[in-house]
Amino acid sequence: MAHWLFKSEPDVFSWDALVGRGAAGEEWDGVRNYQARNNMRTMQVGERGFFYHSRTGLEIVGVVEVIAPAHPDSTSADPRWECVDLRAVAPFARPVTLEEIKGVPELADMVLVRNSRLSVQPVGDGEWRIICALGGVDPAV
DNA sequence: GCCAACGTTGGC
DNA sequence: GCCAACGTTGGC
Repeated sequence: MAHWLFKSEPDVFSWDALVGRGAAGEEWDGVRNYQARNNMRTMQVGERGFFYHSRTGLEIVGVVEVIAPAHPDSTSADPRWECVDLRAVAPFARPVTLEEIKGVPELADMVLVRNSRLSVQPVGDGEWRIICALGGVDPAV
């Protein structure tokens, strides 16, 4: 199973807001970038990802699950934009900051570090395990 | 709030 | 099909 990372500005849509949606989860709408959309098209229901707070957070705060495959984005009249649905699975015991990630040599090639503008991105298996360990969650959560 | 990096758009 | 102009993202 592939792993992913989803970015959101906490002022716009935060981890707590997703937790508040419970098992119903929330549509990951608003993505208007082909690479990010293509990543969502690749996702399988049940796959896990990190939830990252951009701009005013700069840290990974929890693990999410894909609960619906890519479908048209209800916030766009343009049919080319699609999105998946997510639910919150588990919060990190301790948030893992971008600064911390940049300090780990094994994480230097993360898309998060290399291409800071891509809002939905793949995470390698090794990267997943290292960050789960830093965050204090089971990588199989 | 600034601005560098990046993606998209549209005139030619 | 090139590339200048423009818009957006997100770290700082």
